[in-house]
Amino acid sequence: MATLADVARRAGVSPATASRIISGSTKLVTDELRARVLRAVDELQYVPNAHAQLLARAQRTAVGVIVHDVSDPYFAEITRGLQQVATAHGRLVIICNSYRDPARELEYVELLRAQQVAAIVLAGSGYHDAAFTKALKGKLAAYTRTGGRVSVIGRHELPGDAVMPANEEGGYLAGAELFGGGHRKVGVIAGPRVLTTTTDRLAGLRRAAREFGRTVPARRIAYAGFDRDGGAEATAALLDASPDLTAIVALNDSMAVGALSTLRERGIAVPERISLIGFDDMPIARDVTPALSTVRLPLTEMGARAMSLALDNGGGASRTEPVPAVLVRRASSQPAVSR
Amino acid sequence: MATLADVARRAGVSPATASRIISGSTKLVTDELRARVLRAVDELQYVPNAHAQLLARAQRTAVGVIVHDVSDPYFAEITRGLQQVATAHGRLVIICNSYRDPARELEYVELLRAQQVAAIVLAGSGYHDAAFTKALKGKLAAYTRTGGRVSVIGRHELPGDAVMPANEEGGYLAGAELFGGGHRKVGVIAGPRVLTTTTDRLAGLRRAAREFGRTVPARRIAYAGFDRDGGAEATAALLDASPDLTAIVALNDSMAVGALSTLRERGIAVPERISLIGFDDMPIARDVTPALSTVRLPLTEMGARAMSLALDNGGGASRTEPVPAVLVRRASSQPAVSR
DNA sequence: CGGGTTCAGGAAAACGCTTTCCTGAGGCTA
DNA sequence: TAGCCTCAGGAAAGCGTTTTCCTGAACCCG
Repeated sequence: MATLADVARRAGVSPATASRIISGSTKLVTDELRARVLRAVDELQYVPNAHAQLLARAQRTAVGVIVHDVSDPYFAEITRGLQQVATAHGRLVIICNSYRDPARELEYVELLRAQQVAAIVLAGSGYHDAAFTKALKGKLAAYTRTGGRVSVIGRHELPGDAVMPANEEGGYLAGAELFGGGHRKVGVIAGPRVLTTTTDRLAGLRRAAREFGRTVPARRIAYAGFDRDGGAEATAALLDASPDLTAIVALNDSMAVGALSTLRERGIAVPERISLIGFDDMPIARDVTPALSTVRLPLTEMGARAMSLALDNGGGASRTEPVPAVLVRRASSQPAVSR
Repeated sequence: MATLADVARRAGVSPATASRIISGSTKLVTDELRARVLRAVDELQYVPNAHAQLLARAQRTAVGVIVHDVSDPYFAEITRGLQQVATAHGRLVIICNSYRDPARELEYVELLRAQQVAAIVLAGSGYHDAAFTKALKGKLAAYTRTGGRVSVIGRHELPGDAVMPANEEGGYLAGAELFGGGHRKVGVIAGPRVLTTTTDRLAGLRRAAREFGRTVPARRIAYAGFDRDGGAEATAALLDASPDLTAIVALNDSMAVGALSTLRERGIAVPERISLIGFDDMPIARDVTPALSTVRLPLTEMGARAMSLALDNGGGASRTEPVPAVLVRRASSQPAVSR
């Protein structure tokens, strides 16, 4: 690997001069020398060692992102937003997949800190796990104390800047749509209960139920993995336990897609026999049949805003940006038919 | 930010000893000192500076991945495979999105080289662009010359290890299914023609046509973006130009999903009036209605194999691992009805 | 009890770069 | 022409680790 010293030697200048030319310092250098150095760079195919640079100029440039799983469309959309603003600011982003494992999440914070990232954005849901939350808080605090910036998406328990999707309100919207449309027996297919996203959305749903004089009994809630297969599985369980359901709320669109497949398999017409409402409005939602009614969250924008928060240090005050949820009516839901 | 020296001072030992304890060298150290150092680490919340470590031990550990766009399910699946084996080997992976911009791809190779990555995996399609290919080859060569490893997915033009999806063969399979099923007027919605993936798949399709005494005239090929919206748009164009089509091949599933939406919009029954076959078999394929017939490529496995190739240096010989394509018949295609 | 082994621990060089500080040449003013 | 400035370029000190090499103490054996 060619080093700066090699380039300097070849160009017949000092490393100092070579460095100045290559990384564009403000210091003036003759065109003559500049040309010689540039030629040497080209001939040696020299690329500066980023780690050495980082060490020398104590200036952090990369940013870290911790998500549950980039290949999940929900995070893919958020990540796109994150990337957009990061590259617009000339920042490299390091993406870490925790695969919903709190321990791994902790490890990644450490790793990103070691990488000297300028900021860490936590894009995954929080966990109901006091010990973990405390550990995470500790690590994050140690990081911010040394000038690191932190922003989170939808985790109320952490200090620092936050983008807060209206999960509770979104759950309420879905519930109001269904209960308000005359549905009485509404099932829920939910992600893991340790996730705050799950419980927040569920809470909104319950509020809606209350408002319409209904309830969401535990037997009509099926918990499973927050993905397509989890949705399929949970729907099957729900249907077996309560065959008289007239509507189902899926706590995210991936699960809703799984639900759709189970319903289709069992020959249950959607929305005629059962209405279905999802959550997130990921791109697939409009392409399944029937097109999925869902609670829309502007995922890409959420990512973009989280990164913006992370990049410009807002002067110390910890900011929270609420992100509204809106109900999108498509073909998979309808008011209850009176029977 | 606490440094090793801080830890050493606090523990009352030399930096050398602290280093040995913290990064687990083979050298023996008394339990007494070990305890003191570990305590200091804990109290100071010390995390070693990864860049300094990298500089000191000339050992590369991270690997770089360049894809078109992680949020595209095709790449999301591949990336998942890449990640799996990378983390299994204890490697950090740096993901770079080129957004199908060759210039950016070149930049990223440079950046990854600067990051001293142990290997670079190019997961995106190649481009028909001699100047670019030459520049890329040059940069990659400079990288391998210094011990870097390179592996690519489906780019025949580059040296080094490669995972080769059977794009041509896949195109052939789709074509054979349709032409062999009696379809005569088959349209194609294709990605950008500068992508080798597009031309390879198209070539296979043409071979199938030839074999069945048919052709794929230029007017029945619509080029557009390699995503859902591109598919919708291309389908509209195709339908306008050749209303008598009985089948459409989409050169990837995203485009197929877009095609489905245009067809639905126009009230054209699939597969009764028009058969549709996609390519890739991404997860959505089975969840759209009608479920998408497609040419399956084992995306996750392709990613895993590309990373395996990149990580174990195969002793110099450049290896190529072919990946077969298989046709998956679902509800969106059927033989031509004789009219 | 002397000389040779072990072995725990430290001093210091090295990794590849940036940047401060210094030098010496040239140009300017008086 | 002396004295001062300006300015291009180089020397060298870091940046935070790891690791080689060295030191000196403790131990063993004959």
